[in-house]
Amino acid sequence: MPRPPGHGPGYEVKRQEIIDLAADLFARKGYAATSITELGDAADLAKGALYYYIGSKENLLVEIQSRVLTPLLSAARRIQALDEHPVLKLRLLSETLLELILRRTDHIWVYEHDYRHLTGDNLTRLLRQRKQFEKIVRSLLTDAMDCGAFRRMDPRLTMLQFLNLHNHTYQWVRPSGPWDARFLSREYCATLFAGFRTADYDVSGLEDELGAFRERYQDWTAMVPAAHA
Amino acid sequence: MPRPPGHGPGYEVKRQEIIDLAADLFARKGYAATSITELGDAADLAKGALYYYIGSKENLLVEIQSRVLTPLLSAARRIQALDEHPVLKLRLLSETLLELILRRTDHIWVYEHDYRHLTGDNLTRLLRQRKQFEKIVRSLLTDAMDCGAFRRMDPRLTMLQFLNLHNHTYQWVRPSGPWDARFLSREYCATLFAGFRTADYDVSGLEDELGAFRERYQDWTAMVPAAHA
Amino acid sequence: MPRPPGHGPGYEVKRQEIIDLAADLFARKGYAATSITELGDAADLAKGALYYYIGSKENLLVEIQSRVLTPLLSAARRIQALDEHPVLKLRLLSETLLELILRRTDHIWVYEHDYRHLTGDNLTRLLRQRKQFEKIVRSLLTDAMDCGAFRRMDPRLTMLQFLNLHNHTYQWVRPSGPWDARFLSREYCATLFAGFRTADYDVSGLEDELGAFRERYQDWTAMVPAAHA
Amino acid sequence: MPRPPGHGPGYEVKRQEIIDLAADLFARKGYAATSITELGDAADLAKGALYYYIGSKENLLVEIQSRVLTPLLSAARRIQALDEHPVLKLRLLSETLLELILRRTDHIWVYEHDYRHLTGDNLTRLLRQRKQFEKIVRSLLTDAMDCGAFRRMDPRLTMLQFLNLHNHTYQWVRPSGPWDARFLSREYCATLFAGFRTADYDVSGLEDELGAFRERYQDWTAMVPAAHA
DNA sequence: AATGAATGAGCATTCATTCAT
DNA sequence: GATGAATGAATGCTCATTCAT
Repeated sequence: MPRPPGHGPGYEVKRQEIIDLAADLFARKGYAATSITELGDAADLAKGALYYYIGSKENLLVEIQSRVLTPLLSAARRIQALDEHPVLKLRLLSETLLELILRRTDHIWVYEHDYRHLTGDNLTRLLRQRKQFEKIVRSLLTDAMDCGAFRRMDPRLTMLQFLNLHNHTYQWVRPSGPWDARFLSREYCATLFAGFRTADYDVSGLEDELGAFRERYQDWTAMVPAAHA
Repeated sequence: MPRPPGHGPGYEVKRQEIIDLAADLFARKGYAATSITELGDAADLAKGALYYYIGSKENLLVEIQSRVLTPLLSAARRIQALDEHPVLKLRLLSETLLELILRRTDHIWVYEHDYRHLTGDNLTRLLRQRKQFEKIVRSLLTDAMDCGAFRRMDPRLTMLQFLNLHNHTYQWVRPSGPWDARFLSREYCATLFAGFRTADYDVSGLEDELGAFRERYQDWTAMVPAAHA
Repeated sequence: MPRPPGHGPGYEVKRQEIIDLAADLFARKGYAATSITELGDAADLAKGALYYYIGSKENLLVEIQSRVLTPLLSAARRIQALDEHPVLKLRLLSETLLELILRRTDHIWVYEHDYRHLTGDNLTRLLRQRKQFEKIVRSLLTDAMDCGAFRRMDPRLTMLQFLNLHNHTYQWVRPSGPWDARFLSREYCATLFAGFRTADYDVSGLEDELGAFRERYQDWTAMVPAAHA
Repeated sequence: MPRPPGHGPGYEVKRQEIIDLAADLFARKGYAATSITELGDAADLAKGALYYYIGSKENLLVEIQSRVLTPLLSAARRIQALDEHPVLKLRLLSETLLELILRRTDHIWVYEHDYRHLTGDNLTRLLRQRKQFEKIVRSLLTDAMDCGAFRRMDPRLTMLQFLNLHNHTYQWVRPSGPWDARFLSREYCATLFAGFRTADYDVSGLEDELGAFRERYQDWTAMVPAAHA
């Protein structure tokens, strides 16, 4: 979404590269402690040229947040719209979320830490989108309660447990580590769903159902890759 | 641990008050984005006087980290040393951890976000202490596996699940909110232990055992209150 | 009017000296084209120390405008309150205005040129005060019409002629030049009042009346010298 | 006076349009506070293209000053060369000057405020031309004194009064306001000439003489319209 | 004729810290 | 114990200008 009019063909490409660099720096040093000069050094670009691409420092933060929330929200909506069992949908959402966390750990780091440096409308919009995502998670969990799979629990606390377990992963995960998104999702969901389920609901078939689902919808991915990624 | 020598009786008291203010500011705005001037305003102290108490900005960060890790580590060690069932000990640790998170949410916020601004020995020491805490959690979990209560799982991943679920709580919890540490601990442990347990192990008696434990050791608390708190 | 609390005894003195320097620089180069670095050089003060005194660049502009308008408005009000003939009052106001223009030519230069760089409330307040001054001039002129000394003319245009002739003086006047405020006022008023008077009103006695007034109120000055001047 | 060689037919037209835009911007925001980027936005031209037309920012200032001084000087010379009564010539010059001020208020604003940002020869040339104009005004005034119409007064101060009254008009005048150049000139000259005249000289016939002059030289205008206007 | 991209110096302002008093 | 005053480097950002295409 380029702002100033009249940019050449390479503009957007370079712009995205700069945002990549910014995400890496912000993740490692924190948004407030990263200077535009450092970013210029990393991009090998004088400050003037840098600003030609970025507009402002906060703008970079907006873009990074957007790179997290846009695919996350659209994936959540696609999953919610599926005609599948709620618990399977939660399993799909879990894996999608972990994919994002593993693939874009630096972005998640910024997303979790530095959203408070957004101001005005940028902050308002972000908080609204976060709430929307949480609402979808909560509705999937209440669906699972309504169909008898999960116990009656406080929907908000159940959602928070789900998100606590997933979101905090960014703090220690390494993409080069031993565990991938599929594995972590299976483990996390095994834990959560064992705790959430009713005595009547048998969770042991879930992974098979997931396999069958993948069979049916080959190459299904919840997350639509962003243009630049 | 006051550094400069030769201080009067009120020195340490005022020093701790300043750290309180710093924790609040750092939690709300981030360490890097909080200026010493702001802290001076909050403390109603000129900058010269402020430095008389704090030594340096990083020093404040060290103190805040220490206020989290010192009671946490000592509590974890006291729990580990108890002659009780490993699962009960995990339940006690969970509640202790959540007590700290709820009572000192601002400190936890700084602890989770800004430890990366520590430098040199301060950082090394912090990371060492964090590892020690994680090691204790891991050993309690392997104890629970060894005694047949929990399934054989990767000890590190099990610990990370335990900590993910607990630690991320600082992001949304409000001390004035509807849930206290005891309630959250019961819920979290219900979820985790249902997922971790073997088919043979019955988790339903845990809360009663906890009650009995508290009966035996009246007024037992894992966490030794810090001098200033 | 010092803003931040807790300043030493020399603070205000130095502050006023810096505003003096700023007025000189702004007058010679223009507000927008004068950099804070230049001011720091002139004041022999590092930028940090400079800001300790000035708060912001715009603040300097506010102070300079205030140094013009505060004495001007109070002088105009004191003159308006006199129980004298309106034409004599105009003659007194003329001389007072020219005294200010001659004594503080640099301030007037900034006042005339750079008020547009004020923003928000600062601008609003300035424009309000300017209007108040103009209103006093206009009322003195209509008083002179009402008592038959001046022809019936458009009050606003008459005021604008009065102010055009006086205010533009800053553009060419030199304090070291051949003419002082008293002389210029006599000349300007001779021109204006000859043009404004009715056939019946004889303007030739005015300077004698002024002498008599000065005899009566010895050491009378319309302008109360500012504390720092 | 286009500088770079080899330009197409539309070059000069567009160049003049850009100077128009610049005059408007400089008048409203001040020369130093107006950026070339803003001008580019206003002209809907990228910066490269802009520089193709303008050469440099200072060049624009030169052109604007020239647009004021060139017609003003030539008008003053044409008036001076007329075989008419000096007071009538002053009346003609007054109206011409006010016509320029009213028609090109933005240019006058820049002319009065920002000439000091000219450097080197540009500044020298401007000051020389200003002096030339002032000399013509002064000589018309001494002519009026020599023929007995005006009292003997300091020629320079008389000229400065004449110019003060006229020039300061730019500060408040609106082309859409109630007064046109002819009216303002009549009022200003009524004021000035009543103050300047000898007891023997009757100023009341001046406007009739002006009418007769206009009758004789139909469509006479002192100001030759600039090519682009 | 016109553009998009780049530069490097400069801008106003804030920073953590020091220190004589 | 505490202050007011000072520093100098760094902050995010804008500037007039250039130039290959």
